[in-house]
Amino acid sequence: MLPPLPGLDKFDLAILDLLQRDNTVSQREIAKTVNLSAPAVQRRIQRLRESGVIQAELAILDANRLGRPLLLTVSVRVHDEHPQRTEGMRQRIMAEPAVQQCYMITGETDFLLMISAATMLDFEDIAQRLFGGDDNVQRFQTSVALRCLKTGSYVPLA
Amino acid sequence: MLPPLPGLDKFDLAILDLLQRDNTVSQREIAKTVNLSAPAVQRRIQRLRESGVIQAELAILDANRLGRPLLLTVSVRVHDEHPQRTEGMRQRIMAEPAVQQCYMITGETDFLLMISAATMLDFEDIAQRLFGGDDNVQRFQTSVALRCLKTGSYVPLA
DNA sequence: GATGAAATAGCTACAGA
DNA sequence: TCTGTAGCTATTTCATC
Repeated sequence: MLPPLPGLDKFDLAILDLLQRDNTVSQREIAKTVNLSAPAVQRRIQRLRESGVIQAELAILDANRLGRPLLLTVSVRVHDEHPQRTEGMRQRIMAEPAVQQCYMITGETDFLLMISAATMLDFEDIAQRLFGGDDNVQRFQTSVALRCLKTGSYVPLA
Repeated sequence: MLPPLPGLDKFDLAILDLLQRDNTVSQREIAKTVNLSAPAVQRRIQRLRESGVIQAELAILDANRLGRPLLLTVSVRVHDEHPQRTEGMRQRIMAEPAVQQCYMITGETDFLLMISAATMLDFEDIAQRLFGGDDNVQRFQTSVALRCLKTGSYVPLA
């Protein structure tokens, strides 16, 4: 049913599923859970890091508690979505720390961004920096995230 | 300029900024970087965990390498967005592992979802489970994420 | 918050399958 | 090539100041 996963066996998947939920668990505990020795787990984790299957290991913070209670979604429509014409905007997006996520998408709009902001004034500043002087931007529509029902980037591995 | 952050000083912010980039750095290294002793760092991290400022500590995986190369954005418009009428959908969304993110938003549509899928057939299955028999769903519009320029949930702390 | 001791985790070397 | 055992190193953790 699923495409084959080159080089990953059930042990790797079990380890990954644990780590993407909580990476503070010790290698010994992982070892007990997946029925391997601690060094075996350690070698597999190292391999998964080097091969890039594990992209990052980090802490998720509560923006509300850090003075950034606003989360906004911005849909951007450009005149010309060719790489050369969007290069500048892509670079500004990459360089802007308040942009948490950005996807190029199909459909009505070309870019979808999730932006963290302290206030609406703060947001207008950010939007101005990102899209202000760019004549390739046709329009952008902002929505406020009233509530976050789910967050993260969990990948189902079952 | 920024609202005050109750109970968080510059040391906490420095520690948090390190951890939200990479939580594999040792407390000793953090201590050296922020000019504290390792136990001081340890106590602060523990406090930040208990207070919920640190929401999670986990590994981010590459979905492409795990048989889930598709990421889709779904905008859902409901007839009635009152809690009682959306309760069922919210529960199905929470229970569906393929839904990575879900926000209730203002504007044209009411819900915005990011969904991870192995194939488009897989996605149709998921969408059917989420919205299939729900007569409160007016319409939902799916876009394919052609490219992910930025991911994560980094919170600017400067 | 710092210091130092005890407990724990992570890592390496080696032998066997 | 992979695993497991053993032992070492480094880190985390806790008590005390």
